Amino acid sequence: MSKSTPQDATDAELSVMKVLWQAKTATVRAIAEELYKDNAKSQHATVQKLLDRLKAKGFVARDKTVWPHLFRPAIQQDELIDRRLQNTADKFCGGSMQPLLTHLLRGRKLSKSERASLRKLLDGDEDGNA
Amino acid sequence: MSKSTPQDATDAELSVMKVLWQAKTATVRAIAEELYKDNAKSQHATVQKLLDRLKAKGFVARDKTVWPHLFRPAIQQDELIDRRLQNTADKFCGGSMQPLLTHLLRGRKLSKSERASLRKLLDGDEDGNA
DNA sequence: AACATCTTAAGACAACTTGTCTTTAATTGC
DNA sequence: GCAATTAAAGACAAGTTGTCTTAAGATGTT
Repeated sequence: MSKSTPQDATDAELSVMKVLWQAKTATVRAIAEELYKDNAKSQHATVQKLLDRLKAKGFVARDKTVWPHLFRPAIQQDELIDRRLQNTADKFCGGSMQPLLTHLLRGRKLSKSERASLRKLLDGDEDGNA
Repeated sequence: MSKSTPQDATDAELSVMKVLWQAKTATVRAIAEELYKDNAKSQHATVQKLLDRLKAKGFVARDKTVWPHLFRPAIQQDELIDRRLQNTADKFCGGSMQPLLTHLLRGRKLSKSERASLRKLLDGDEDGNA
C-alpha cells in the first residue's frame, strides 16, 4: 500500500550517494565540500535538502547521536543499479531481465577478454546454484 | 550542439510507441482508440500532443501525403532499450556497459536453458565477428 | 551566563516536465 | 456549401528538481 514505484534517485541525489558510498559515513559539510568544492557557501543547504529527500526515500540513514549528525548509505550502489535495470525491464520486457541480457550481449562488440570473463561468470554460477 | 542528452520517451509516449511498433503504421484515431478504448472522447488530442512530442524527439515519422496523416515509428524498440541501458551505464559505470552485464549475470538466478542460450550468444558472436 | 558559530528544520522558489484538455483553423466527403 | 473529422497550437494543473532563505536549536569559549 505504501511504495508504488520502487523509488529512484535524481541526478543530484545520486551524486550525494556516490560520495557516501565512498566515504561510508559523512557529515553534511563534508559532502557539500566534496561536491561543491569552490563556492560552498549556500550549497550546504542544498545538500541538506538532498539528504532529507534521500532519507525519505530510505536511501540514507542518519545518526543523530553525534553532532553534527552523520549520514551513511542505507542502500548499496548495486541495489540502485538493479532498480534501474528492473525498471527498464518492466517498461519494455514485461519485467523479465532476460531480454535485457540478450540485448546487451547481442548488441555489443565484446573483446576476447570480456567475453572470457562473462563466460566464466556463466559457468561459475552453474555449479553453486541449486 | 543540438541534442545534449540522447532523449528518452516518457511513460505515456512509450505506450504510444508500443502501439506503433506493433501496428507499423497508424492514424491518431487508431492509436487513441487502442489506448483509451472506453472514453476516447478528448484523448484524441492527448495522443496528438504525444505524437507531436515524439516527432520533435525524432521517435516517429509522419506521412502528410495521406489523410488523415499516418504515423510510423522512426526508432526501434531496441534502440530505446539501448538508450536506457546506456543511460544507466553513464550514470553508474562511467559509460561502460560491461559492469551492467556483469551485474546482471551475477545477480540473477538463471535457468539452465537461459544460461545455455546466453552462452550460445557469447560463443556465436566470436566467430562471425571480425 | 552570553555570544558567536555552526547545524538543523522547514519551507519558499523558479524552472521544467508531464499528461491532459480547449480552441481555432484546415481538409474532406457528400 | 456543410457537417464532421483532423491538424495545429497552446493553455493548464500537478508534480519534480535543484536551489536558496529564514528561523530555531546545539555547541564550545570566554
